[in-house]
Amino acid sequence: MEIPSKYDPSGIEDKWYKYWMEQNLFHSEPDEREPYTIVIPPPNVTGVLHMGHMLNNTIQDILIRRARMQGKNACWVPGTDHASIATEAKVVDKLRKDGISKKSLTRDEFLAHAWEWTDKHGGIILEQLKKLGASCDWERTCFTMDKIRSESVIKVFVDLYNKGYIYRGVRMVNWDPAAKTALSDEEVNHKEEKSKLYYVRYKIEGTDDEYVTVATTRPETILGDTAISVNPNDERFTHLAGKKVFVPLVNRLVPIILDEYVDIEFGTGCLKITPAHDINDYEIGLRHNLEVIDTFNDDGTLSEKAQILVGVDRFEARKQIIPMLEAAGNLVKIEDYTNKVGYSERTDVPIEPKLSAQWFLKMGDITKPALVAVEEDDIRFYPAKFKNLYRHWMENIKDWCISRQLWWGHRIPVYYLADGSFVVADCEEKAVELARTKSGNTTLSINDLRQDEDVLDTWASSWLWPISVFDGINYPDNKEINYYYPTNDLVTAPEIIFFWVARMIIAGYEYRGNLPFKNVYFTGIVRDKLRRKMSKSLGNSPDPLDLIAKYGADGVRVGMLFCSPAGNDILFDESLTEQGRNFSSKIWNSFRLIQGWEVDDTIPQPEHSRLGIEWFKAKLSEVIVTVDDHFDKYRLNDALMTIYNTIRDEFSGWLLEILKPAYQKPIDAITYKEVDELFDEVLRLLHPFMPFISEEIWQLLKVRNNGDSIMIAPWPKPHENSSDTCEKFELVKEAITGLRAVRKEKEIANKEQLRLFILPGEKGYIQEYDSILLKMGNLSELKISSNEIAGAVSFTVFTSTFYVPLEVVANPETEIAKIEEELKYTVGFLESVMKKTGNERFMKSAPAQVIELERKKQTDAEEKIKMLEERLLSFKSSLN
RNA sequence: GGGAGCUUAGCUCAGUUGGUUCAGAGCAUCUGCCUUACAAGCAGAGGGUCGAUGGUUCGAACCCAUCAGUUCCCA
Repeated sequence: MEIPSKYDPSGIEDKWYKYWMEQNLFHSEPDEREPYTIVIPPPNVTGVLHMGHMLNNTIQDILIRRARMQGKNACWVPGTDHASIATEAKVVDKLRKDGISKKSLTRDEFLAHAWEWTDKHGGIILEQLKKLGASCDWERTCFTMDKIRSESVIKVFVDLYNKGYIYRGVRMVNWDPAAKTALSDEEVNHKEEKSKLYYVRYKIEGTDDEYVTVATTRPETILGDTAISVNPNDERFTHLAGKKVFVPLVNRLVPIILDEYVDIEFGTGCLKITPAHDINDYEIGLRHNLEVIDTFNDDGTLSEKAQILVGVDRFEARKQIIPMLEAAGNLVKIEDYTNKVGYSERTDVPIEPKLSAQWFLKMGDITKPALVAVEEDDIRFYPAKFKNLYRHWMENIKDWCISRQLWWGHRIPVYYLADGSFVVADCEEKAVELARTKSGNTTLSINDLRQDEDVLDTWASSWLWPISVFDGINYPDNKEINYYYPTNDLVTAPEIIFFWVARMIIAGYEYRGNLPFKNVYFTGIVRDKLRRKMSKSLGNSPDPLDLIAKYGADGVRVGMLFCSPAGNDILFDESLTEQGRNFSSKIWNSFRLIQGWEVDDTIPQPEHSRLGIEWFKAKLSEVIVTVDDHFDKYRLNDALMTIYNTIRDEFSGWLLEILKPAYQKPIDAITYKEVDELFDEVLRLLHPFMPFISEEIWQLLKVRNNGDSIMIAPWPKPHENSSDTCEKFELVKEAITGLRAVRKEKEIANKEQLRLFILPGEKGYIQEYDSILLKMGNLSELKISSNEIAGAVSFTVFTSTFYVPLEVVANPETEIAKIEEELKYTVGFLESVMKKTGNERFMKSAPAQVIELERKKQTDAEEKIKMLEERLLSFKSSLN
């Protein structure tokens, strides 16, 4: 049959994915085998696949496919995350475009829209993962807001509350005025920006013309000032302590206080204190019992408390207040200034520090096992450098603000009574019951209770993910959780080491008394080749599906992995996927070659084929050991590179060339069978990386039964190995390379046969490989010689000399120059070795092994020098 | 300001407890080949005083110190 010379993945990839699904090969059920579990880091349900997902899921697929081939019961659980803030923002945005404002909707109406959106977009990303070849157990697909997961989250909230870990507190939070919700510190990005430093003077009470001047970047917050502070060590101002000043424009009288926090060097040395709108000011306020005046509304406009500019947005207020201050005679000067401003990761508006009532989870005792687990390598991080980061965070951990002022998410199960007290329960019935007990009023109904309006932080559901996907919160002793938990590997980005990884570990110990996963593989960030993060706004991110269409999923997978050592950012470039596609073609052509051979079972196996196969088996054993080692260390790119070189160079470049029968000649049956099996084995090694092409060729190699798949074929194990074979063969390769160099130098076509004479060195020449030399060198004659061959071109391998007599006599002078150069190098080398062996202190302190090695180097070099000198002599004598 | 990391070929990176033939790979570059599987290929080649300086050691890319550049985290 005619097989095209270029491999075309389209069609083939869909065909095999469909086949795997039909054969139910991705599905896992608990059984007696060892489990191997990965839970997917759930992508945003309304998101679309980007390059980061591609990398992350390719890695998970590689790990899970190898485990499956190793005979483990591999289970990769897919799912999505509801992503409160991001999704709600999208829904609000969409509604706005439809002319509907969120304010005009009830909670239930809004949620109906949100679910509609989710149903429409949810799952798109999972469908895209199928294109990549992801071997997820789709029957297990979970969503953080489905019934089981929601119940788990609520149950955990109630449990933690009852354990005393959850409390309600007023805290300075990072307020996002656009999303109107609190954000965690981790959701705030600090950006440096050019701004102004405004110098504003406050008149001192009881004086006519005495002022203190402060420097501020936020003059609009003056309206909330409740003190001026100076450093107690600042002699310029200490005399002012206890006096009072008038806050400009609103003329509120506030005290001058002394506090060490004030930086004497910065600005004027006087600091205005606005406890409601700055975290440091808030703490100073606590120390000095200052009044707190919140001058902002939730949407970032000025509130009634500000007295002036009420209803004006904070940035507009800043503009407007300057001329007012100037008119009032309070503005001293304005300077340019660069400072860092926090922005919301989700809505990209500047964060407003704001006092607000929130729910918190105490991060004290509950975190302790999680710190120990990583410290003592019960959970291993790859790369290990992230342990430092983790430790630092865990040791300085702050209470977790788990409430969000949103509707899309898990509503906090707190029910308030009319008197403001509350009960916590996982359902309304229980809430009523508790409320009746609490109030002593047995007639209370759900209508007398008001549920908290807020929802929980999304991470408060995803931290349970490795447990909740197996329903291990609701049913802690069920068969699935007992079998699949702890999971094996987590593959994620270092950016969410605190958001997610640390919290999953905490939850794992709290709810299972055990770690959630054994290994965490941190991927890098996918950047473009200029090191810029891939983003929509830059437009530098290719569409993964376009890439797959162009290069095949296999090509994209290896392309991404070629350049992604664990934890390092990957600098993506299409040339990488091109390399991946080219590799597909290479493999395909190896298949074409073998497939094209006609088998004749009457001919015996040639010696060179026997030797070639013997060598490749030994080589493959080494490769398998190396690849397994790379996998054990999570060095997937090294594993891939090893396989890539093995297929391209050793298998296609050497083995197939050795076995290849002469043009239009048949191949013997033994060799054919052996190479088929070796190809099969190589494909199995490749399968986790390139699932589609490996399956396609594997299925074509021989007749398979329905239901067979390389997916479930055994992962290769090393053969009986002789490293000696590999070493010897490297010398054969060197000899062949030497012959090629002679051909090139003398411009002799490959077709033209050469004669070869070999003068074995003292270590001897390995004659058993002559047949390979004959074939690969295209030799007409190969003879062992006991003396120099005058006038022949020569080269050296190890200590043997190879002579190629040519019709045109070699130029003795060039030959002499070549030998002299080699001699010079070897003599120099010997000298460096002698320097070591001649050094008494070296001989005394170096380990015996090293000394022995040096001795061996010395004798080898001496032998080589002797041989080169003899050759030189014979050439020189031929000149005369 | 505090902390952590990084600096090895043009690019991206390996380099295991210091010790094999003057440091390796992939890509890129250059040279030669349309050789009957593959030009999306094959055969070769060039390219690095391992950021700088000093120290420890018989021996340093690797250990120590200082400095420079750079990235990230925290404030």
